[in-house]
Amino acid sequence: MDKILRKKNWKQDPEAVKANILKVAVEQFAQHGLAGARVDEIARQTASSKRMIYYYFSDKEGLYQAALESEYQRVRASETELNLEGLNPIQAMRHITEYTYDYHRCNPNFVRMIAIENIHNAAYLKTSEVIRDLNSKIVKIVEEIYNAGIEQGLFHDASNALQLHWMMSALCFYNVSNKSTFEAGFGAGLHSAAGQSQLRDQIVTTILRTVVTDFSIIDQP
Amino acid sequence: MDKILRKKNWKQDPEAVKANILKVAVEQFAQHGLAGARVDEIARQTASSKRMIYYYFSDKEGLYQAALESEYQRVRASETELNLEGLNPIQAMRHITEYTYDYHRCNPNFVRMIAIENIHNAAYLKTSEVIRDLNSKIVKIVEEIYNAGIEQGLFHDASNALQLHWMMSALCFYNVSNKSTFEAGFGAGLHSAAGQSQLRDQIVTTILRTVVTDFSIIDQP
DNA sequence: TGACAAATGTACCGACTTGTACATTTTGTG
DNA sequence: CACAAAATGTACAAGTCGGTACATTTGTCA
Repeated sequence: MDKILRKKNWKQDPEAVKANILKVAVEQFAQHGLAGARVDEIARQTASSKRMIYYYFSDKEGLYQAALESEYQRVRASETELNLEGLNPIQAMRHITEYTYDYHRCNPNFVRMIAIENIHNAAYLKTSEVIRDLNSKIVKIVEEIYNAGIEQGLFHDASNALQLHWMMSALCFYNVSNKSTFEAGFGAGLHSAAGQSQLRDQIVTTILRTVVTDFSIIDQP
Repeated sequence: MDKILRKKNWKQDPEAVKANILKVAVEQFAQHGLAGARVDEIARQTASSKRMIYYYFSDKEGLYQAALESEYQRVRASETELNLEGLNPIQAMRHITEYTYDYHRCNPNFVRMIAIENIHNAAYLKTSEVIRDLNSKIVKIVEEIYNAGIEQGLFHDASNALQLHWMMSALCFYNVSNKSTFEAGFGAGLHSAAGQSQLRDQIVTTILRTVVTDFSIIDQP
């Protein structure tokens, strides 16, 4: 309706059009994959038209790549919420783990886009430059926490920041990415509210146990 | 060529034909997903024809479902290799973790099929009965090891078999499923031979640390 | 205000893809 | 050996989907 009214005397707003297209595209690609998503359907859900998709994004692959990158931008944007001021290394490690868990859980489309991108062997991520520094930034945060913990004698140095980040990602990612098949195989218990709250604690504990020297400290908030 | 020679005076061998189709189908679906895979291409790589695909599997979705189930059958088949005789609970837990790690790593198509199935919200797995008892079987093995460990005072009872299995799967699955994007973001270090061997140990250690009462025991083979 | 560029609407095409109709061969069985 | 059922070969049809040609409108700036 909004669309129809605008057919005559419409205002130009390229940025809004692009943003609108991307939002719909992310949803559709996340839901159906690159091959499964339909350009016509994306266009239909858009406030503009298929014509504009090709105008701004060249082709389906261009749109997919842009959608993928836009999801990464969202991570970067929300990253400012992560406030580690005044936390000791153990508290900080707990906090960043919980943050990672929550972000994955609250952004299933981000998880799905990455899962889909892995099916394509990261072909589109490889050619993207936005990703690298975002990732290195996250690892750097973990690294600072980890090093501080070692200096203070709270952590031992048997691990490293990349491995820690890997493990956080693995647990938090899998929790969302494989929810459906896991439920199909083992019931919904682990993904109920109670199960998830327990799992969240379990993940934090797992990470802390990997680094900490004194295990008795872990159970404190 | 083989195919052409067989056009006259061919022998019927339904089971071999089905098996051959499924093998190709798994490869193609794992590589390109349900929507991305092409029936014509699957037929081409087959020793038989597109006609036979529809003859035995009704339609593309039927073929996909059959391919998915056939990959689960492979897990069941290879499961007999898992020999836990004469191992104490700690050794057994280590062994089943290593087995899980190795199986995922050596069967990327299995991992990919599950990742793809998750994109479809496990729609095809839900209607499949073969899966349930296979899964419950694996959890049962973990449960037996875990209970034995508790009885012998080696494990504490703060966790449970399903959570343990979940964590094993999460780490072993993610290692394979997200290899591409992780490499794209962080370099190939973790997936080099050295990195993987270290990661394998790390995963075993992580699992053991979640169950064991005496951490000093972990480092023994 | 006029002219050019940017942005958008509309209709359509050609290629690709799933699925089928029809014919033919093989195999098991009385 | 006849005959029906199972298995396979061949060609093609109907629909879908990505992409484009062409026309039109809006914005900008000299």
